This record gives sequence, structure tokens and C-alpha cells, in this order.
Amino acid sequence: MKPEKTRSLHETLLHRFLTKIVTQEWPPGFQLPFETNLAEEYGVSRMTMNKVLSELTRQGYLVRRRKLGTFVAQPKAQSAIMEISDIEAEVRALGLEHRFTLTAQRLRPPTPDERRRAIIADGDVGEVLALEGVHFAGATPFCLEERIINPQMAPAALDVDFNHEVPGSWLLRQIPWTLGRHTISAINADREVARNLGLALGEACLRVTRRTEISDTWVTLVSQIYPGESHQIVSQFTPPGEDGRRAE
Amino acid sequence: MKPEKTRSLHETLLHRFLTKIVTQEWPPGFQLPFETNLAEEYGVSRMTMNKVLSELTRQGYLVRRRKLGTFVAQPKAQSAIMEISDIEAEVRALGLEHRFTLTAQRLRPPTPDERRRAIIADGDVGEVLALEGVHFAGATPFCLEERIINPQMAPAALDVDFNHEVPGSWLLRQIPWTLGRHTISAINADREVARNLGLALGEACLRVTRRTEISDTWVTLVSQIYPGESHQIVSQFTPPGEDGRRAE
DNA sequence: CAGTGGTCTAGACCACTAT
DNA sequence: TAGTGGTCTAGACCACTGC
Repeated sequence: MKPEKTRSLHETLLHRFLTKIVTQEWPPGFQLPFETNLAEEYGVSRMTMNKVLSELTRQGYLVRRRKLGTFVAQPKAQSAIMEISDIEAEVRALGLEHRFTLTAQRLRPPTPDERRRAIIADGDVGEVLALEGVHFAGATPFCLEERIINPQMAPAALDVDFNHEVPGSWLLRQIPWTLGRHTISAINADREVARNLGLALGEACLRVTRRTEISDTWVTLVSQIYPGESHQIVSQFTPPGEDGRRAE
Repeated sequence: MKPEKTRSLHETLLHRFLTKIVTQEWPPGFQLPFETNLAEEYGVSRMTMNKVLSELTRQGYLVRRRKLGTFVAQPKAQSAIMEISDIEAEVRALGLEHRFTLTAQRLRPPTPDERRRAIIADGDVGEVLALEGVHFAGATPFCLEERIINPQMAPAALDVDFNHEVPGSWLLRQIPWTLGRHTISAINADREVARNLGLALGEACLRVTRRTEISDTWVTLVSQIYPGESHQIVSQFTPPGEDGRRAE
């Protein structure tokens, strides 16, 4: 977040509006003033304001409907590769009931490895909320999850009973606009993984690690382990910098 | 490729230009007429033409430089998750020498499974070029590759000696502008995989399958198998439909 | 310093859609 | 039918960058 030079008018406005959206000063569903009024309010022409609003719409932050107005979009539709992350929705999409069983929860300092993978600032010496649990699809274990949460970004997490709340879904509700990075690798099931997922020792598993951030600050680091043969990750790619069109 | 309704002026022009680019009627490096001239040539205002050219630039298809003009971009920078696909570049980035050994090459009809995964049209009854080989990083086996190529989209492939050309790199040169879809899963190494990659039987491997298309027609279907522990796939995600900013 | 792209405006007409 | 966003124009000024 370095640049603070001469920004063009529409860039300035875009940045300002985007800030309002991600900080939820304009929460999802919020109706913006009409384009004409916004243009007048900010002292720009309607074309310029239109450019800003169109760009934010194109990027998915706003929804515009004729005759109705402009609204902040409901945070949704993670990009294709992220879909696997909303396990609750994924399991439901299979027509199965989702259940999450918490197996461990405590407040502790981050390990050096977590510090590295979550890119936790050195000055940041606080503790993190560590969770472990298993996702079930019906009666079948579906996925093993280890997660740490940054209490500074989501203080409410300390008071949540994650026996009745799925951590991922809860976080997505609290902090809907996030960026992140996945790392995917394959591992052989060790004793604990095999037991929890009902696999044979050594069976191939997919491990997806995801660091989630907002405004360059880490929010959560989660590692999920899936039975390898029964799971796939699908991801669209486009050549230059084009949009990942939403896959329905 | 369904819509053929009333398209706005700039959408029509954008589509027309994009077609010229992907078909290489405007090859990489080609200089377009100046914005003013294009506007006049197509009978639109400069603002409208600017919208088209700006959008194509934003999407990475064009490069614009003041005083010099507008040029078709050099195809590059696959999105983050695709980077693992250009194995030749990846190996070189590790400071190792890359070598590809072809183990099988023949022309045959696609299997039903390939037909399904590559989404080959039913009417399409031709044969496909099937390749198998191993990528090496230095002396170490790096990745196992199985690939089929659509001869209708890349007829020149039939005359290439893939003992001296890496199929993926060659294809990328021939058909640079492509879209595709990855499927990632984890498998245990069977006897053949273990032998070719120098692994123990049953070791976890990452299997990446990629279907590449251009204008809704499949170009190639490739399955690559990597040693699981030593390989990772990294992928950025963004919430709505925002750009995957190039990671440098 | 000249030529290109980058930006902005004021005004206009149109398309869609809730009512 | 009225009100909103979607689009387009003609003209203008500016910033950057090769020459």
C-alpha cells in the first residue's frame, strides 16, 4: 500500500469508495446516492463518477440496477479455487448435512513456522487463537482443519463457541472482504490424519493452506487436509490479467 | 459464445479487436494505429475508442506508451496457478537445467475418459496426438506428463520432433492466448509413477490436469504428476471478480 | 518540443424496469 | 410512465516521453 502520489480523480474516488466498502462503513446492501448526486457531491462530472462506479461494479463490489440505484454487493462467490474453502456450503451442495467438531481450542503464541507462513509482523507479539477440528459430511469425515485466528482483527472470536459455529463461515461473516493465498501440496496420511479421516495409513491427501488478509494484515491461517482421491480442486485460469469470470 | 444481440459500441469494438489479437491477425508486438486514427477509422469518438483500448490494456492484451503508440502485448505471465505449468521456465528458475524425455508418441482416437475431460464435441471423430514423457531438473525426475493435442487446432504438431521440443512450451508459442481449467488432486504413486519419479511406492503425488481452450475449442489436455512433498501450488485469490494482479 | 495517451467535462439520448 | 443507469460525443487540457 505504497503509492501516494498524484492520483487521477477517478482513482482517488475509487480508492475512497473501496475503503468505505471493505471497512463496512458502507455495509453489504447499503444503497449509495444516485450517480448524479454523487457526481455533484464530489464535484466531478457524471462521466467521471460513472467510470468509478462502473469499475467497482465490474470488480464485483457494487451492484447497479436501473431505476433502483447502486448497492454494495453481498460478499460472495470466492474465486473458483477458494470455493473449496467454504466447506459448509460445499457439503450442503452435495446434499449432505454438514457438521463441525471442535477438538482443540486455546490461546497461545504463534509457532515460528506459523509466524513465517502467516507473515506475522515481528513487532506483533500477541497470542493467537488456535483451533482444530473435523468437518463431517453426514457421518463421514470430510476434512481436517487446523486454524489460527488473529484476535486483533477479529476480537469477537474469543467469545464465540466454535462447537456451534463453523470457524470459516463465522469469519467470512465477520470479515467478508478479504484477499489471500493458497498453497496446495500432497501428503501421505500420518497416524492422526488417517484416524480422523478414516483412511489407511499413508493414503494420499490434499493439503490446502490458506492465508487470509485484509489491508495487508493477516486475519487467519488455515490448513485443511482432504482425502486425496475423493477430492479435487478446480480452478479457471486466464492468460494475462483478465477477470476470473465467475463460474456458476 | 452465445450472445449476438444489441451490443454497445465499445463492446463490439472490444470483441473485434480481441479476435484480431487472439487469432494473431495482430501478432504480439504489432503496432495499432493511433487512438485518434482508430476513432476516425471506426467512426466513433475518441472517448469511446479510448474506453476500448484502455480495457484491453487493463486486461493485459495491449501495452500503451505515450508518444510511441499502442502495441499488442507479448503473451506472458500465466496466472499464478498456471505458472507451475510452464515447467521449463520453472525448472530454470530453480537454477537447474531442464530436459524433457519423450517416452511415447502416437496418433490415436481419444479415449472416452479423455473425451469427457477435454469436452470434445461428439461430432469430432478425428484422432488426437498423444504424448508421454518425463521432465527432468538436472538429473532428477521432476514431473511426469501425459498429454493429448488437438491436431485441428495445431496441425503443425504432427511434424514436430518432441524429443527436442518441450510440448508445453512449443504449444504456448504456437497458440499463446488461451483459457483453461485446472483440476488438482492427490494420488498415491503406483509402480510406474514411482519408477519414473524415483519415489517409493505409495508416496503422495500431486496430479494437475489442465484443459486448455481457445474460443471454446479444446487445444490440449495434459496431466502432470509431481512428487507431493517437494511441490506446492500457490495461488492468489480475490473476493469478487477482481483482477489477479500480476505477482512479480 | 512535438506527439501521443490520460483525463475530464457538459450535455445528450437511449434502454431498461419498477411502479 | 418516470427515473435510473448505460452510452456516446466533441472538445479541451495536461503529463509524459522520445527526439
